[in-house]
Amino acid sequence: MANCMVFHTQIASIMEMLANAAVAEICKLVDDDYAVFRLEITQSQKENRALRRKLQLQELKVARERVLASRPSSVKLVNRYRGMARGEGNLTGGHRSLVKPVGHNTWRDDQPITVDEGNGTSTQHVIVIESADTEAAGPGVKQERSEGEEDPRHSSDIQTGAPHVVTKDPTTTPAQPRDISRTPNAILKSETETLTRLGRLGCPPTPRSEYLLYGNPSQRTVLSHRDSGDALQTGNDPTCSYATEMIPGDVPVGLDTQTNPIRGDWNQYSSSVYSEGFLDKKGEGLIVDEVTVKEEGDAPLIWNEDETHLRGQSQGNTSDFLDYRESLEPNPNIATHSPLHALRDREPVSTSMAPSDSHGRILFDQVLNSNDKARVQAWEVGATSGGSKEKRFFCMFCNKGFNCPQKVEIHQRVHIGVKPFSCTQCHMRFSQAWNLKIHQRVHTGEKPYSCSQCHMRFAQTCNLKRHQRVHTGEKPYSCPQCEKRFSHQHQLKMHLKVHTGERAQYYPQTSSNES
DNA sequence: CTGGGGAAGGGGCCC
DNA sequence: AGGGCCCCTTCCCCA
Repeated sequence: MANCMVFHTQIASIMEMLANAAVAEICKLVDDDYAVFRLEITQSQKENRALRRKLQLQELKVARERVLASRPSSVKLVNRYRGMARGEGNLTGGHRSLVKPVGHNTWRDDQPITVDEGNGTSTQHVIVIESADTEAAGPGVKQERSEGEEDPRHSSDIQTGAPHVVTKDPTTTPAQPRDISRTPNAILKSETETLTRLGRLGCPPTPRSEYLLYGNPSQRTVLSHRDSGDALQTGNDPTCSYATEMIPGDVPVGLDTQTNPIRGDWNQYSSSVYSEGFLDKKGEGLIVDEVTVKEEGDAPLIWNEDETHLRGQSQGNTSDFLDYRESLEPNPNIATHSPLHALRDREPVSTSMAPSDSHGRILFDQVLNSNDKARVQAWEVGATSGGSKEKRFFCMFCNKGFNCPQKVEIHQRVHIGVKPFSCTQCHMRFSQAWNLKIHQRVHTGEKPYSCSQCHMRFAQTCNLKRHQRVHTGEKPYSCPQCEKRFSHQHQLKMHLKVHTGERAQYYPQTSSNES
């Protein structure tokens, strides 16, 4: 009997153990399944989130495209219009203005227009922004300001995507914290870093130069001189327009400067100097001799010639400015300067648009007259040696050499965008008098160059020369891939696309093909 | 695609 | 020294 009891007890314990084991097994299975289930749920949720995000992006994209479609197709960055026109600015008005000649409806519909007839009675100023950032900001990027309203920080704020508070009255605008003297290196390093990103400046910052390049270079549309010019000339009106005053290279570089409301346009003017145009020159740096940069209320800053030579070779501590990557963030409070900037500080002169070519001339004179002619002299290298053809004078912007300072002056119009010579018939403007003279043949019909073998006449000698290949059969442009020859360089360029299968590739072809 | 003209930009040379 | 002119390059447009 006792044995039976023990047996039962053992059986019971065994059963209990088995039951426990079974429960444990079941729990384990449930746990495992639950874990798998949870994992699946989590993954599904993640996928849902990703899809939702994707959907939102798509919607955003569609919305943006709608906005773009509803807007004029080529809203231009305001920088684009900071060419000559900025010179018309009323210095005391503190506004920038673009000039549209009366009776010349040559602006495209989408062009930002500000009418300033040169009498200082500008009525409105249009700022049009185009950038990925601003587009992302949604519609309403076109902003108009009436006279006196323009906040000089406006463009920079917009460009940087930073929230902008419109200050109605520039005179009541709180003073900007611009203690330059405390952070010149930071400024410069920002600038240099940006330039370096652009791949056009292979040298570290100069300690005291103060122009600032900001914005996202990747968003910039780099146009060649020709590009911009053409773009501006393909407006509704095929005739000439003030659009040609735009600085060729002055495109979306994002250069901008801190503007004192009192000074208005000059900063924009100076910004144009440091535009893609000059930066694009073979990676050459710029040379700036000593320029006193005077900020109102601030201690004067000096551009020291010894410290501001920027050349193609790295001259300084690269890591030094790389440390300031963070400072690349656009800082609207940073005052920026350029030689021109400095000049305007020294000699603020009204540059209201005059019916003649005066405004460009005035501007340019402002740039080069005061001390700049002397400055050009200052760049003279080896002044006492060498013949007259030796290039002893160098462009302050691209370091290109010339044999006399006047050539430097003329050349620098390329960078500055000054076109002092205007056509009386169509208001086209030119940087060189001869170009104007050639242009005016369009109006006069003068074609002084006639072909000796046919009746054709030409306004430009080079066109005659090119035409004469028709008679001579000369085809100086040969395809390197198929021996085909062309009389027109453009023909070769187009032909090369046949080989590459590309439609838009550009193959620069120089006259080296000419034999 | 090819051929060709119109026109502007800009550097160099000469007087 | 400065202006006028030449020349080259480039882009655009059209047939």
